[in-house]
Amino acid sequence: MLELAILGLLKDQPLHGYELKKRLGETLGFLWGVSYGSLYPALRRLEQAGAIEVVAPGTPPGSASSAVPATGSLTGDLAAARGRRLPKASRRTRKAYRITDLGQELFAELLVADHDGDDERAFALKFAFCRHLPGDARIELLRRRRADLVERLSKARRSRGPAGLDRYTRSLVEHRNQSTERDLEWVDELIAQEQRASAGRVPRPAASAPGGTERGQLDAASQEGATA
Amino acid sequence: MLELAILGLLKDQPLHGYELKKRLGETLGFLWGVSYGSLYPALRRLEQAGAIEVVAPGTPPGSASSAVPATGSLTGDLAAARGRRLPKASRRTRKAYRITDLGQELFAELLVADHDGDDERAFALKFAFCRHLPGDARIELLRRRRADLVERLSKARRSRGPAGLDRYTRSLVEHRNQSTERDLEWVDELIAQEQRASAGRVPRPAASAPGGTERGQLDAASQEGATA
DNA sequence: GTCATCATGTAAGCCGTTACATGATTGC
DNA sequence: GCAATCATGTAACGGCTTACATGATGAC
Repeated sequence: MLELAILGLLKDQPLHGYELKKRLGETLGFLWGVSYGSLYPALRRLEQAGAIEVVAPGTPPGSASSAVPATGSLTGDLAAARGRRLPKASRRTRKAYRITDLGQELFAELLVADHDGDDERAFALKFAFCRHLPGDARIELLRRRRADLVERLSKARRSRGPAGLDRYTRSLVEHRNQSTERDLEWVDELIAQEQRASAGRVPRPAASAPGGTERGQLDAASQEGATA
Repeated sequence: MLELAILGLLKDQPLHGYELKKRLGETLGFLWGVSYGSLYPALRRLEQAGAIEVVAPGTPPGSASSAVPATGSLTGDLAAARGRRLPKASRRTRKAYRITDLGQELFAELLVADHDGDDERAFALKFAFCRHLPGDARIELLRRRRADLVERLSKARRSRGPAGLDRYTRSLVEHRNQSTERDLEWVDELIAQEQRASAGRVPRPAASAPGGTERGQLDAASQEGATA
């Protein structure tokens, strides 16, 4: 998931680690606080995988993809990247990373991957980047989220009535269920928007009613996309 | 945090690991799914720390009414058989744990501890057990939660206006802020309730003085009210 | 006697953290 | 030259998960 966030930010512009951390804390901060101890290793992994590459400090913006070979040898890469400018032969200068074509692919994969664990954050993160997704994938993402919410609600409803819980726990459960219902309404609204947008683009008359929220009943949607 | 959950459940009645896991998944399931790989080590730690102890299969000293509840429906038979027969004293027989006095203390500490990380879950868990807390500590817990929520809101408000974010992220942020506001309302309502309750009560200390009953008492009751 | 379920545990590993160590740049 | 900040990294550790291994019990 950290990978996804990094790639998503690098998609807009090259950044070095320090800056990346700041943005993760600011722009995406409501989702996430990352520490260097996980950020830098992640960058390293991504670089080694060829998903990102170091952009040399002096490189003119026009210079095309993948000049840096990324051998994995830190000093070697660095020396190459530093090229001509270099203040002093050290590895403590900033290294800006740029996403590669391969990284773009990886990003796209991660964005639609199943990511079962940790619903909440995973969804939020994907949704925050879903402008990079084609319309139907966006709807699919939302529908999966919807299914999760419906599932959660019905499980909560099923599992036990107000009896058997003290009033604090009961209040907690109720509040949580209300929250989930609101999330559901929100998601339904988003789905409706996406469908309108997609209907506007494609002159095919959509079969589904644009009404969206049926309010109250969780009848699990008329349209089930592929579960996988 | 797992410790807290375990102690909280054991406070009501002795349970063995397997059953404990089921309850963590059911009663507290909306907060938490634990796996054996973390549950058993945790039990071990707690035992070693003296916070819990094994209820001997054949000898419940001090009566300790109704020990292990059935997983199936055959507790009586099982218990009898176990008492009579004791197959091998193997380590694969079920071991029920009971909370000790020291465990009670630990529980109380954990319940008010700061637990900075992971707001959401920590609060929910504490709140779910807060019937064990004296009224003022309950209010204090709620107030801390309130402060966190207010802080989160103001940070969100401060950090950046709708500009600079694409519409998906913007929608996410807005939705999240609304959620937080609702949480805040809920907490405020709870605080008000607690204050009314505390005002209604005579400022007499709670009845659970440690003097009389030694270890082994389950503080029972615990389930108030019924259908809301 | 064997199968499903109950029950306890261990091992490996992932994903992230904190704390630490170090170097480079900038402003005064 | 010196401090504050920028910037990169490593080491140790923590908590939790999955997958695995094992044993006990009751039903049929």
